Amino acid sequence: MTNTKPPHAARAGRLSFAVFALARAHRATAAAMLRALGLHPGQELLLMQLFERDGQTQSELLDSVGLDHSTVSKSLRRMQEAGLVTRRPNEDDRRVLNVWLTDGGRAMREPIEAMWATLEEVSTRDLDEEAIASFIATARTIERSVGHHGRKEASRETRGTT
Amino acid sequence: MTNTKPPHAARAGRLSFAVFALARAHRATAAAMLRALGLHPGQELLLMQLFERDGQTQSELLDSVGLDHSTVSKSLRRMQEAGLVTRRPNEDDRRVLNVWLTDGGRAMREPIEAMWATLEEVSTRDLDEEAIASFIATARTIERSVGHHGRKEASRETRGTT
DNA sequence: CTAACTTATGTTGCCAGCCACGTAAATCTG
DNA sequence: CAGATTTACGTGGCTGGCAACATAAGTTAG
Repeated sequence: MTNTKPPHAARAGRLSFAVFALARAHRATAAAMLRALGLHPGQELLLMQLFERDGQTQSELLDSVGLDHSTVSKSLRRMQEAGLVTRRPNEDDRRVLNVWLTDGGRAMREPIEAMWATLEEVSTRDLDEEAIASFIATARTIERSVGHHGRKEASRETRGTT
Repeated sequence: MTNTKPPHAARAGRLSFAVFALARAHRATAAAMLRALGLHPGQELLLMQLFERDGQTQSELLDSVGLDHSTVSKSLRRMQEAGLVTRRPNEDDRRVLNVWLTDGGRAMREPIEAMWATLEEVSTRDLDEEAIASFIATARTIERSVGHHGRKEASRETRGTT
């Protein structure tokens, strides 16, 4: 039941604490669902990016997913070993690796989408449409506020401009 | 913000995707702030619990924090090696370990509280009080919905349609 | 009092994630 | 064209985190 109670120091950080607690609970549920599919958390995001557009480079993938390149690199290696994807060096630019889905990877599309649907249904079980929209909007605002906080990067977003 | 764009499969899971993205951004910012204090993510939560009440057992701590016991065990060992806490077996029940703050651990109180204040200020920079309260309330609702979903503990209600 | 749980912790193994360092290849400069 | 810089990845090292196995110490059942 995870009796997570905010400590005194967190009372001045109610929102941050709520974000932590929510993230942990949500992540745990997603992880449990993914395990039933034989996937590890994060892998489904990479696969979904490839469902969207197959053959992306690792750089494009990590830009979409927002993770460190080393994380993506290692994760893709394991996914390759698991027979979900293959990686082939690009012919024009021999630094880049294009990532392609295998049949096994493509076969995960339905299960993953079903899993997301279930996760969303569970998450929004006690919310109405207005609460959902409001929550998402606020979440994006926080994400932006926090992201613009003087960080080393601000690198990859310069090309997005939302 | 990182250029994270929701893939097709996530459009049916807008809220879940928003939770992921927010968690990642928020966590990254917190991690950067903690690094400046020489702490690793999660350690500050354990310390705050001890600020609240020193000498708690590991079981009490992991119940408060909601993590796996092995995670807490390893984390506390590292914190002990870092001179933040000490652990002594309880005399009444020799299975349990009571965790006590060292002077070094107590000295982290001010920096940690200042860090939380800064994190909260950055996070809520573009929100008014009403938006904050609404967001936190919804976050707790989602957490509860997701937590009650068939997990190992509690919840024998099994999926009712889900 | 012995045997069968239950509880509190430790340990190992595996994956996610980040940082720091290293390397090959493409591009920019003088 | 040669050297500096940037880009795209890989690897090693460390921590957080969970699952699974192991163990010692209380607690309960017969």
